[in-house]
Amino acid sequence: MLDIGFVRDNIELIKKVIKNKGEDLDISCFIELDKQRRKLILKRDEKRRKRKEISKKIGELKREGKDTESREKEARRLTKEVKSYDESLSKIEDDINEILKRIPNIPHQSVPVEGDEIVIRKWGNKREFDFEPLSYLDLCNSLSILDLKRGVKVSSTSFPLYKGDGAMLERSLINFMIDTHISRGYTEVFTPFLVNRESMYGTGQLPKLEYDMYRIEKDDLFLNPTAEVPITNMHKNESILLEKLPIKYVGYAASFRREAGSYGKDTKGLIRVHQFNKVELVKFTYPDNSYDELESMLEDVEVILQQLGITYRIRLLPVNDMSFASAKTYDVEIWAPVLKRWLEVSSVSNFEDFQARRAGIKFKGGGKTGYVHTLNASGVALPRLFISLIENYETSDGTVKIPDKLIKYMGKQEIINR
RNA sequence: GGAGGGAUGGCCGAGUGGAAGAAGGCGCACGACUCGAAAUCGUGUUUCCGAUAAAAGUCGGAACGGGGGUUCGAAUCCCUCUCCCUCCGCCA
Repeated sequence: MLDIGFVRDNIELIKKVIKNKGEDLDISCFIELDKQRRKLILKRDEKRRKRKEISKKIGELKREGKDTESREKEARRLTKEVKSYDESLSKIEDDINEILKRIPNIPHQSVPVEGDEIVIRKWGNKREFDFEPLSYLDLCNSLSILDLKRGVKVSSTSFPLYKGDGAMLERSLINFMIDTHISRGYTEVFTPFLVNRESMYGTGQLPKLEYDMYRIEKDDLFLNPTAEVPITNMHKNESILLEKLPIKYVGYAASFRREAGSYGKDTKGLIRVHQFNKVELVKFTYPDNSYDELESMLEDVEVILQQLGITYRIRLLPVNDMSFASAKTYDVEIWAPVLKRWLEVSSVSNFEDFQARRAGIKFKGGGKTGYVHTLNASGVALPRLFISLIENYETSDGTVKIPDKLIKYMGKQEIINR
């Protein structure tokens, strides 16, 4: 959410951002609503001031045993007036809030508007094969490390089931990534997977994306679409002491997405699934250095891929590709040499104070208070990493070599074979 | 699921209809004392909204878990929701 005063002073800029981010929102009535709101507050507060004065007097007179009837009558009238102002006011404030919570975040000035491909960095080489490689799905089938059919049987389509060395590889990757991030200064957290409505609102998934989430209707809880939600909301409605910043968390969570409306695209295999594992990084920072923290967070993600020897590139997303709450986002994409595709495994974003204002996450200290900046990144999402890893490490005899860094996590196993 | 108790400032904790943004303590900040520190003494120490101002600030309003009600007036009375604690039940 943006500050109401900022919206008041930057209405044209905001209209432009709404258009560039492709949101469907009309804010033309905001200025008038805001004017009315402030006018009403002024009037109401004046009535309240008068009533307060009279009430105080009544108290004094009563103690002296004097008659207060005429004053009580006056105060009754004022109370009625205050009430009627309050009613109009809360109506207007509801309207204003409906608008405010649907206004997307303002992009950072370094973010380009139009969709040219802006690759800011590449690492590694695209693997070339001197044999006919198998697709990751064929290879996983022949090695019996994925059992997607049985995943469908126990749940439904696009709920993957890993088996044997596949399950262990998944678990090894999670542990490897968490350990690596811990060694780089992150504190591990393991959060609930189900989150409440307020949390979903706090990080900005609601109200826009309600239909994309799994929801437990009976308890009005949502299955987290990303660990960003539970981790960022850990500090919901808190004031964090300045000297504790930055706070850096790493956490694993299974993530759930209905992917409504994306049927027909990547429906096969692991590229787009309803449940997937993800290791998430979240930072709470002092506003002045959040962009430095964004860069270092990007490096934290890169280190994972470098250690696994996975070729990647980094794109700076233009405004029209950015999410609702983000001010600046890098996408990290890894190369899948058999699919011959770049696969997104992480979005590294600075939300500035947009989420913090929604969730009430403040800092205080040194005589100052304000909203913290929140950042997050996947470090990284598992299914696509799994794909790329299988394809990058498959051998001509139909086995998969385990990357050096993972061997200790695989019980010293160096190869996956039949 | 049933019965009872509770939620007050950074923390502890008083306060059951009027002069209370809230006693007292702790903590913290500044000052005095000191060579310096501790101890002691003094002063200060919440946030939000609106108006005004270039700004510091000044003025007004609001806030005692959330929402609603009673009343001229609510931390205090009533209703409701959430959360925490104790006991019983159920279950891993």
